[in-house]
Parts: sequence; C-alpha cells; structure tokens
Amino acid sequence: MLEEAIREINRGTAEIIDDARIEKLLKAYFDEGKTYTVKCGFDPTAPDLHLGHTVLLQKLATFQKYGARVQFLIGNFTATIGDPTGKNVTRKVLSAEDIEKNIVSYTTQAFKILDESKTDIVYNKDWLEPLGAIGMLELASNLTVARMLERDDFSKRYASQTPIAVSEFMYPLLQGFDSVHLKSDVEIGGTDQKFNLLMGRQLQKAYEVKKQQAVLMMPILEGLDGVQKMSKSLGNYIAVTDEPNDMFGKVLSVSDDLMWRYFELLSTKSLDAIEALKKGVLDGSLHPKKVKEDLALEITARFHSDEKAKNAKEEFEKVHAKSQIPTDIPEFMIEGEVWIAKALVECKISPSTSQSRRDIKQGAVKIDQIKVSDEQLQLQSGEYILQVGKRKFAKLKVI
RNA sequence: GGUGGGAUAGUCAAGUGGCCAACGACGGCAGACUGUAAAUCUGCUCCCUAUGGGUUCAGAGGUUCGACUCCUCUUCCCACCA
Repeated sequence: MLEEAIREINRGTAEIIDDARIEKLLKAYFDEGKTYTVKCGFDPTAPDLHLGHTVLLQKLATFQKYGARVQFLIGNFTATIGDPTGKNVTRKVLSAEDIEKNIVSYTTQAFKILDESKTDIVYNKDWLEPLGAIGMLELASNLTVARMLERDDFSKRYASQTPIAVSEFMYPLLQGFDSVHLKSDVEIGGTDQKFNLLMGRQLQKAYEVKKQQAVLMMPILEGLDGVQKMSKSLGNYIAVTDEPNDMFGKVLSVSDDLMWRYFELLSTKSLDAIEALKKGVLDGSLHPKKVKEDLALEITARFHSDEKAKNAKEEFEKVHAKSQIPTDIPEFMIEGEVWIAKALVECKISPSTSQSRRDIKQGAVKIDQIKVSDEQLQLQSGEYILQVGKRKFAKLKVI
C-alpha cells in the first residue's frame, strides 16, 4: 500500500526535493493515520483552467487519496504584482472584482478534480497585506543577493545577461513566505516554479518553521501542437470548460507521441495499464486511434459526464468518419440575397471575404455538402448548411 | 550621463530610391493521402465583389515625379563606456 502510494506520487514528476520527507509523511499516514498539508498556489489571473493546470490538480488529488489536506492557495495578493517567471511582459493588473470572479470559477472547476472536504482554500492577501513595508524588508533581509544569484535560473539569466528586475526578487520571497505562514509540509508546482518553490524551504528555515517543506515539481504539459507548453495565449489548450464535442475532438487531434504524455499526466489509469496499452500499440494488437479515443473519452467524462462523453464520441464519428453534418451548428440569418464570400464571414466561419475567395478557389467551401466552384455565387432566400474545410460549419437562413 | 546599433506582416528575418503588399523560414489555413495522428506532397497566407482599388514596413513631418529605403524630430528597445 505504501509502496503503491509512493509510486503514484512519483508518477510523472519532473523532480522531487526531499523525497525522504514525503515518504515519512506517507508512512505516518499509513501507520498512524496522521495527515499532512500540501500547498499549491494558483494565480487567479485567468478565469479558466485548462488541462495544463489539471496536471497539478490531479497530483493534489492523489495526495488527498493518501492522507493530505490540500492548501489551495489563491494568490490574490501576488496576482496584483504578477509572477515574473518566464516572459518579461508586464502583466495587466486585475481589479478586485475580476479577481473575485475568477476565484469563484476557478474553484468550481478545480473541485471537479479535488476532494472538497480535504481542501482548504486560503488567500495570501490575508497575511501578506498585514505584513507591511517593515515586514517586507525583514523578509527581504533573509536573503543576500549572492544567495539569490546562486539559484539556478537566476544565475543562468545573470550569466547570459538577461535582465532581472529587482521586483522579480520579491515575488519568490512572497510565495516563499506563504509556505512559512501555512507551515506547509509539501509544496507542488510546475518545473518553471522551481526557484519559487525552493524559496519556501529557505524561508521556512529562516523563520524557524520546524520542518522544511518537500517540493514536488511536475513537468509543463505540452499543448495540442506537442511542442510548446499548453497555454491560453498560444491557443493550443483544452479548457476544462470546453464543450464535450470540442474536448473530445481536441484530445483526438493530439499526435500519437503526445498521447502517451497525456496518459501519464492526465489519465487516472494505472501505470501498469498504460504500459499494457503501449505494448499493444507497439505490437500492432491495438490501434492507436482506439487507444486515443479511450483517453479522450476518459478526459471528457471527467469534466462532463460519461453520458456526454459518449455522445461526443458518437458525434465525432458521425461527422468525421461518415462525414455527415454535426447536430449542433450555429445558426445565422441574413436578409436579402448574399454573396457567398460575404455569407461565410457573416456566419463567422471565415475571417474575411478575401479568405473566403481563396478557400472557394481551393475547393474548401461546401454548401449542403456540395463543393462551391463559383466564387461569385449569390445565395437566394432559403436555408443552407455552409461549410469551410472539415470542421467549420454554419446554418444560414436567407430571407 | 556619453557613444554606437536597432524598431519591417502572427513570430523570426531579408530588403537600403522605382521591378515591393514587400525574398525566405516558422506558424496558420486549405487540398491530396489518412485514423481530424505523424510524415509527405501541393496551394494559399493585409483588406476590398478584384487581371483593378485601398491601407501598410515604430510615430510625426520633410526631400523627391516616386521612399520600407534619404533628411529632421519623437517614442521605445539593445550594446559598449561612465
């Protein structure tokens, strides 16, 4: 049992610092039923979670399975500063109402994965705001610049002469102080958070929290393109709130290689089961598409329901395997006759009439399943199913 | 503060007076092939009912028949020096 727990905790991780501590915590749970805390911070800067975030959430859920209380930390204070990790673009400061709204949608989405009864939602504004300038300076005095620069990512950036803003030093300090305040036993985060996570350990020591937190880092999930990290701004994401059909389709569009990555990080199938699937695909006894379908089904079901996932699968087959028209397509209405190129723009399946014309020229546009060849075509009154490419559909009523 | 260099379409990056709506690469879209996978091949990729017109090359002016290319100022970046 302990062994299995350790294996599941380790699953997919990029790096663990102080795994002995984690083992001890697990052992104490199995032997004496002792619980412990696992912290994970979220910036409520965007209202929607995508599957990249759920990698962490699932790890938290795994911890919950093995005796952890999750400290679901909302960075409503740090959100007003913005984590400088990675890009150097200044983030826009969110209003308090926006943050409030984001928090609500965030947590409801998160509880699709987390066990609410084993989760404490905490807000770092509650202790960071009262900290004040003096407390801040005191906090900052715990670290020397030299030590700060010892850290891997800063030293690299310093060496390569990539600019480091002074404020960037503050963010990890604040995040680290969260761990001091919460006395977290474990903190988890993405690999890009390494520095910030380590700061928690360092500060806990400085503030004499008896035990330093263990740190568990998860890799950054690749987006649909399979190369860059999943993110909203890159548009390569699957949102938790995506419609079942979209969700199913998006998972299925992932490459075969990437599929295994998703299995490891997103599926709740056991590692052995995944290994068996891999073997099956390799020796040809299993079709990779079938395997991917199961993955898509599992993921879709998690955020919607078995029923809806099944429907999405059927819908998918209908549209793509049998190339029929999907059931639910957006409807539009236009008065008077319209030029086909314009109609596509009006129905939001083409960005411009120029693009429409190009698509028509290439034979990508269909009306009622029939290819359009005349780019001057005028649509008279009636009902049409317009289609651009394989996946863009619209129903148009011309009156 | 001083001195140089730079800002070009979604990104990178050519172009240094007309042949430039602007080479190329990546990305993206579409077609063929498929499993809406990958790989590959092909076409397209500012807008406009278009063998034409309009608006673009950080911003504002100027020189010129004509400027992304030359001049002036402004803004922002970067490098070296202090």
